Amino acid sequence: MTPSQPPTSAEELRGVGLRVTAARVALLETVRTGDHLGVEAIASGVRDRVGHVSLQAVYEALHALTAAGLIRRIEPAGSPARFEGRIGDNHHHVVCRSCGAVADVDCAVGEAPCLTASDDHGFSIDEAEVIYWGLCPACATASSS
Amino acid sequence: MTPSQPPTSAEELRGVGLRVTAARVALLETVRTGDHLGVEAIASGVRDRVGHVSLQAVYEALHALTAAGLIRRIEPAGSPARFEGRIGDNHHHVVCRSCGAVADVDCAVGEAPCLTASDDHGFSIDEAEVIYWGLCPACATASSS
DNA sequence: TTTGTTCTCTTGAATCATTCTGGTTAGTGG
DNA sequence: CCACTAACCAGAATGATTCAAGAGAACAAA
Repeated sequence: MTPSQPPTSAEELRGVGLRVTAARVALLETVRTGDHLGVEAIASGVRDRVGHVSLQAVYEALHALTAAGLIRRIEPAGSPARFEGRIGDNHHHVVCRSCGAVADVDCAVGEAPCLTASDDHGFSIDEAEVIYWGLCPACATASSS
Repeated sequence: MTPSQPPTSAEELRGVGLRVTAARVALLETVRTGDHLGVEAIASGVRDRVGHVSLQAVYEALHALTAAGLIRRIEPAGSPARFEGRIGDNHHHVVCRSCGAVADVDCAVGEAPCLTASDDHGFSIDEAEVIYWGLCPACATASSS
């Protein structure tokens, strides 16, 4: 064995206490390969890898992997949920008002919460989520014509 | 007349090109009096003031007033939409992970966008939305028992 | 390897927030 | 006061997500 290798998807799943199934391995790899995919796109990616998987299984696996911290769920206002594999660096997102495209924005601080509220109203805050709203290059060009 | 008085709700509606109806006046006042109310709560508040109003009329009026900039819509991940009457100061929100309670957090800058993305990916950004996630005092007490 | 427990997947239906449709009512400018 | 059109109504439809219950599969212990 090669102990210095990065863990396989299967090992990561086992590491967080989840059973290793073909569907979950495929889902984890689909999310990591893809770019802020929605549930349908993830289901389709999983099916490309392992054949038939029900949409409900995808939802359940997404919940499980999100709860385990292997993937992250983002949900810009007005959009269905999207998932990403980049975790642990507390980065943020830019979202296009027109087409919903999402891109990553590095966080200067790198760990949550990266901002401090001026008045926390007694809340114990553990994360500051930032969404930059605007127009992606394509939509900006289209709308200024 | 008293020109220095602040405009009435009716005048504000007319000012943005909307017809003045009892329902819309009541809705505007309900949203401003309330604290990040949801659609059902707003409908209920409007009905307390003017009798029967259909839920569809409430949705339509909320859209109209939001588009006109008289109220603001916020939609934390996993929650139905909420509306607030405080506008024009680009403030942010703290949201309780457990019960969904929302409180306002002043923005140090005061005008959008108050943050600058480290890499905007070519997007033309006009707003930086910040949501602080944590536990409200009540839920923090309940969970640490 | 066999077995048993429990987690995962399946099909199917249900729920919730929101939007759409088509027709009626009522502000508003002329 | 009239006409025009925004605003309203009831009802149905949509889309994302969740719930339910039974069948199947992973894993640990024997």
